[in-house]
Amino acid sequence: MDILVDALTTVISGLHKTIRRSFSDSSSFSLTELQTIALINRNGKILPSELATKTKITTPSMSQILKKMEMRGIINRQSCDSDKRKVFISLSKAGKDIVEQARFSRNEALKTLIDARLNVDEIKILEQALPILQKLNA
Amino acid sequence: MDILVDALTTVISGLHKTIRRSFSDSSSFSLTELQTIALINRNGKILPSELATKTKITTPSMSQILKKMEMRGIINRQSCDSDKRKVFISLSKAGKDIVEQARFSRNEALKTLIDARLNVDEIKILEQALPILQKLNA
DNA sequence: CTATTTTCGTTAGGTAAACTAACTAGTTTA
DNA sequence: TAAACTAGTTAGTTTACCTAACGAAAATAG
Repeated sequence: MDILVDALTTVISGLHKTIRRSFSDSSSFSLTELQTIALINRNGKILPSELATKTKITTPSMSQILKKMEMRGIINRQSCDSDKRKVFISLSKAGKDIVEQARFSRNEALKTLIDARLNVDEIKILEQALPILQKLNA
Repeated sequence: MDILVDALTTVISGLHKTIRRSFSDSSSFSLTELQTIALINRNGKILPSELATKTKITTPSMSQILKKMEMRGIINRQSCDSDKRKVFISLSKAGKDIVEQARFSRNEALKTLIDARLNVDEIKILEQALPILQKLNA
């Protein structure tokens, strides 16, 4: 069990470095930023605090990300009528374009690694393990 | 396949944040630093360049980490006789103490998560997936 | 054998992605 | 209706890396 935890930690740390590097090389968005865009897209509209929780960063950090995205014209803000403190975030046209484009360009690094190093059976095991990892990450 | 890659990316990113946070709260060493200590411990003596490769950072970054560790009295340097450019890194007494102590304190966060959220079967699947993830991370 | 290139490690300086502390404004509770 | 809480933001800081440039040692080429 300790061995599992240690090895999992190493693997997560290493893969994270690989993925982060390939993102900053190719995409002008960080991993968290692309996840934010994906979450907004999936939800239609969503609050900054929810985005922060789901991406596991603080609200001030999310605030910065949204500020940058607003300046780039990727998102729209719409303040809530029933509670004026709340701000609904949604994607602009430009933001939706990024989602479409990201569908192809996103995460080539990991995809290439999987293609190059894993066989069909191994990918199957990975698919089985995925919901378990998601449970840990929830 | 794209879904697998995307979901895996999200999971790795999220778990990485969780793990990193719990490390910086409890340990005064970063994840990479603790991995470095573990690698030195496992190898007895090892070169900075090897440590950089295995932790997936650049040699200058590793140089900084080793400098900090030397100042803290955690490692010893011993220059190689047959090749004077090389420097063997090994753990001092204080470094070995950290390894012992880390064996218990290390990564409580992930261990707790696994205990709380996964059953025996799920842990088994995770154990099967581990060598595959290691293959990706190699 | 000398001159060039390569390798190992380091230093200096810079940057991205996060953080904390402190604030404003709106909402709920006592 | 005053106090406490919540949502979001701003300002400033920290962390964990990076690149560029370098010195010293070793390997290779002419």
